[in-house]
Amino acid sequence: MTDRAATKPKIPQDALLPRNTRRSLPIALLRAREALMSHFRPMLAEHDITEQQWRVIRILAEAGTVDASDMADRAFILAPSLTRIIRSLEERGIIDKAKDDNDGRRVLLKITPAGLAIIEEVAPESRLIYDRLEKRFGRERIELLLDLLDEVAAFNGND
Amino acid sequence: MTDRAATKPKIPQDALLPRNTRRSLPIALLRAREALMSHFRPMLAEHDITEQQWRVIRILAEAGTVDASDMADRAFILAPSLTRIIRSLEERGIIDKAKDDNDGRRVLLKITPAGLAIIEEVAPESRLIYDRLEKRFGRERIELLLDLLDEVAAFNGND
DNA sequence: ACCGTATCATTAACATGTTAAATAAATAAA
DNA sequence: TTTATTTATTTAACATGTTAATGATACGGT
Repeated sequence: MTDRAATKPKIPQDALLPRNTRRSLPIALLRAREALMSHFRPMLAEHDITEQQWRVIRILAEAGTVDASDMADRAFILAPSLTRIIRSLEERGIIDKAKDDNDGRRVLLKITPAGLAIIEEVAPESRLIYDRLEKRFGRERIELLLDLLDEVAAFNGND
Repeated sequence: MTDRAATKPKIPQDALLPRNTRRSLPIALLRAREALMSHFRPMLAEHDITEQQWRVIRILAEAGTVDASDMADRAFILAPSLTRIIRSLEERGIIDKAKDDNDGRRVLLKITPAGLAIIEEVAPESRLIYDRLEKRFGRERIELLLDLLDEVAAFNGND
């Protein structure tokens, strides 16, 4: 791009190096994700909600009462992060937290009316962005991408 | 999966909600990425290298001297994160840092022999994992996936 | 009932993500 | 040349990612 391009590769472009960064799957996944989230984040920021917090309250709106482990699975958030997110959302009155009577270890989560209000404000705009994406790529290509991603997600390395 | 499934959805499954979490593109991208990185992280951890640090030294091995802005673009790391990573890698003698004589604002990065040593130890194992992935999915499907991801990365939401 | 073990949630410690603001150097404009 | 504006990097502040350790509860076998 610019004339300050890199100089003097330290290693010949041979088999020793990992594949070129430009076609690196992990980085490509990052870039694609960021391209999407850059559209959603500003909209969530207006409600002082992070992307992860949005995932949590959205799942609660979808599913009703969910315990923390279940939430961690669905929202793909690690337990320590979820602990902090739950604390923050509860302090702000966006979700309710209660101990499971049948299993004292579990924490049950539920969205509050205030949380629902956020959902109702954000969801239409969110849907608009997805619709634009779908119109641009076509439903089938998105489904194809989702299928490929699911396959990669199932990759466990044991040939 | 379990019998502690969620109960009492708070919102009817209608048009108000965003699309179901199970087919959410951002989360699918996260899951796929994590499935890959879970194989690489332990291997990097043995050298006390994070995934992002690996990206930095790998790019330096590929390209020689690179300035910080260029690195941020290539490794897809935000400037503030890169500042911390550079500091850490330099303190550990894995990279060298120097001011650009032609532009006092720029920071030039270069890998050290110690850094190259890490590359040489990690690269073969890294390549092995990629080869397994390629054997599992086939080169064409991976290329297809990369192409789709590039397209999503180019999505700007306008029109 | 007791013990050992497994599971769930939290805490701790450190690295990175994210946005905004500050600093410093280069560049354009007056 | 002096000023104003851009550009590159850093700092700050807070949220999350990541791994390991801890505390608490549940559960199995004895």
